[in-house]
Amino acid sequence: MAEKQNTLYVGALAKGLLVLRAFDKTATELSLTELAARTGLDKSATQRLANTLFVEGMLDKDPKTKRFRPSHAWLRMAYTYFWSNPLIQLAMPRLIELSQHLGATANLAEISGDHILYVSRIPGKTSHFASTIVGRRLPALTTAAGRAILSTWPATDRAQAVATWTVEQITSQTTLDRDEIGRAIDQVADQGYAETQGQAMLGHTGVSAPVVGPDNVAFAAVQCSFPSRTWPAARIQEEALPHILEAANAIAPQVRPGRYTDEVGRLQV
Amino acid sequence: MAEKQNTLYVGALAKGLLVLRAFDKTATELSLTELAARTGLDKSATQRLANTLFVEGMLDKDPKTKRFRPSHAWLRMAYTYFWSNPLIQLAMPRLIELSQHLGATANLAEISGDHILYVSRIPGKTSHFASTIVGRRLPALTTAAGRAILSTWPATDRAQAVATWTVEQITSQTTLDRDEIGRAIDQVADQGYAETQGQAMLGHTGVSAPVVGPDNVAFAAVQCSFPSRTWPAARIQEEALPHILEAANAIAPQVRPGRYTDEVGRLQV
DNA sequence: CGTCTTTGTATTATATTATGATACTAGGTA
DNA sequence: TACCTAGTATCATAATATAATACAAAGACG
Repeated sequence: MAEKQNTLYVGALAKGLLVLRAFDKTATELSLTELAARTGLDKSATQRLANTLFVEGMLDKDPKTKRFRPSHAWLRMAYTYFWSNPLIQLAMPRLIELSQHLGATANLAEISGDHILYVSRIPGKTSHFASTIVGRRLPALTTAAGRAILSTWPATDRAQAVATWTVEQITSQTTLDRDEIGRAIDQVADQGYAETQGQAMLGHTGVSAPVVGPDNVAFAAVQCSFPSRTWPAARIQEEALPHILEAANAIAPQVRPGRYTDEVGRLQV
Repeated sequence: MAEKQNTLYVGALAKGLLVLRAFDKTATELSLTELAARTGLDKSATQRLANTLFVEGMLDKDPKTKRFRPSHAWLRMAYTYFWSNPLIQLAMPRLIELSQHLGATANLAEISGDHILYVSRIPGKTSHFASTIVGRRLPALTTAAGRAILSTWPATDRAQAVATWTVEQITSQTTLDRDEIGRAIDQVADQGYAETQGQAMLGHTGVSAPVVGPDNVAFAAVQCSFPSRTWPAARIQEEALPHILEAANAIAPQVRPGRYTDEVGRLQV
């Protein structure tokens, strides 16, 4: 951030974003001093930036504790994002159908750097909070959706992803072995869908099919998550898989070329 | 914005936010010149700010058309917001239950200035895109949820809201008459729930119950929307209402005091 | 097919504006 | 009550945003 000495780069704005990004899942309410510590900015700068964000409605401030927290504006941005992404609109009815039919969470995931991002989630009967909220990011290599997407990429891109992209222990069963991941993706390419066991959530099977563009390359995937206890492999195979594949295939032909085929790789949030 | 000559106010940051806010539902992809026109900033400023937002990952830029659009970071902010709002976590299982049971969209709405904001939405069988996405804002006075919330407020606050808050023609059936709205809210206070016909969506009945805090004042409401054709008043009364009231009442006792009871009235997005 | 217009990109001297050290104030704790 | 911590306010200084302008590239048009 500080390195960008470009005159086309407004440092004050970047620092403001730094303050916004100081908040995360585990730090949802921050005092001025905490904010300063997390951003690395001094007290004065933090004070000025946080105050500006407060005045502009990007942060709420508890009148008693003086602590800051994300404001409704953060949700408002998601609203605009949803309208900006045509794929979500295309996918929504299919996801609702899927969720209703299977009783499981139906997700649309997009590739975002070397992670996947849930951009749309329809909860099923047993879903709980964490699996209903959009915006979650997971390393692509350790998720069914990520592997489904990667399986459609040219061999060289795929190889590079497998060799260099983030792997991270999410659960005790998360596979970190890149060779094994590579073989798994090869298999996905053959069979047309990805299936993972407890990679992102213990006791759950993830099933995902890529949503391919006109060039047969995917940047998104339909994904469902099933409790392994009530959904043994055979049942998934018979009852769920056809519908997931159908949903992904139903969306695919409507994907315009160009819009997703050139994602900008850049600093990740 | 420009008026704030305070030294605790960072103009460059505020202008950056102005650029972000230039995007909305109907303008999801903007060129540099459009951005300049919408923000009122000159070409140079817009260039610098947009470029900074791009470098920091807040905006994507189409390499061909050079047009900017919201990035995945916009969704990421929603993710953090969800974790920051304990009410959403409390409400989620109830909303899922409601939605599954009734087959209708189940929403949690919060008051946000003189609007309500959908902070959580679980789609039902027939839901379509627009009613599945969070972050939508509607004038509180013209929605069942807004009226349900207002009905719990002290008489003076209520009267002032009815007299001064925004009313806006959303559908052809939207009521703009403040006296009529006032009477409707009085009725809501008596019966404990709000019911509206086609106020926000033609052919749909909205039903909402307030989620009250320890002081019996509400800042949020559970709301469901029913197609009037298949859900005549009597059916809603018998089959839906009890569950909606139950859901709202189930959430209420868990609402901590203080957290919602002092919303900061400030510039709205 | 070449000209014209529009839109995006890059540069620079200038003065506006962010900076951060410091002093002040209030709330909580011992 | 005295002390400490954390938030708030002020101000001289220098850093940095500014906006005018020039350049480049891409479409539009005859």
